[in-house]
Amino acid sequence: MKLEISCTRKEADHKQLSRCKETIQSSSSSFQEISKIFALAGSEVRLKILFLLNTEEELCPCDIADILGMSAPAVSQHIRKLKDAGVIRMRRDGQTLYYSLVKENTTVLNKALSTIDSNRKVA
Amino acid sequence: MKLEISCTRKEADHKQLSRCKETIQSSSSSFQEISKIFALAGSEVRLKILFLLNTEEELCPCDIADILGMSAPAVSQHIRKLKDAGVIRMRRDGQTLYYSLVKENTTVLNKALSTIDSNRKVA
DNA sequence: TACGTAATTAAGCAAATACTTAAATAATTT
DNA sequence: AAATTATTTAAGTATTTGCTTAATTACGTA
Repeated sequence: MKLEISCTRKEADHKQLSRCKETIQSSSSSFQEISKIFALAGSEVRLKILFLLNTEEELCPCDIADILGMSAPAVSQHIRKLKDAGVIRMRRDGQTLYYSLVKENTTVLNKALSTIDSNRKVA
Repeated sequence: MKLEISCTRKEADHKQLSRCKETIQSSSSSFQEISKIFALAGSEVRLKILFLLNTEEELCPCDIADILGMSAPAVSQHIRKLKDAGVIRMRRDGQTLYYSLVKENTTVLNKALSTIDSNRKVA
């Protein structure tokens, strides 16, 4: 990819373009982090898991697999992604692992989760 | 996939599980819609495009390609996804197409976009 | 009408995703 | 210690994604 200006139309506002470039570059890590969170919630299965953990406080993989009608390994692999991203945490009780939301890291998602909640009440 | 109960541990709260199943099923279309929006914003490139349209009101693909240092077709394909989802709209002025956010359909994303904004001010 | 620019669409391909089944870990029960 | 349960990890695979280059469409201008 060339880094030259591709847009050569007369009306192009070069001040605007350089301002935008700077902003994008200076917030580069924000975009990375936030898009990562969104990508996690961008899976229907993972969004459901997040929603469930939000309403039920904690659940084990077994419960989640049961609720979603999925295999244990499939659920486990989604859980792993959420855990690796620091979005959920784990506690062990005997053989059973309980997962819960790390609320500090999910503020961005709260609004969406509450949207689902209110939809449910309406529907 | 079998639909049987896979979780056979004694402690399992069957009332909780059926309540969860019902909720998940009754909000099924919400999960689909919202995860679709998140998946769109879950791409770093598309999140940047959304952010740019949020702050600049409208931009042409050419500008966006320039700002992000990407090829026109690459940008165009991201734009298509956003447009297909009804997240952005288009107006034509001669040869140039201007895209802008459909704010009504991006309320879920506003918080995230503003988060980036405030990060920028701090950094 | 022919040419150039803005943008999209199409085709091709490498990488990422999300399952599957099978094997491995870890704790509990017998 | 052996068997069972909860869970994860590994390996394999089909699908999706996101770019690339080439071709096409739409508009404006010489």
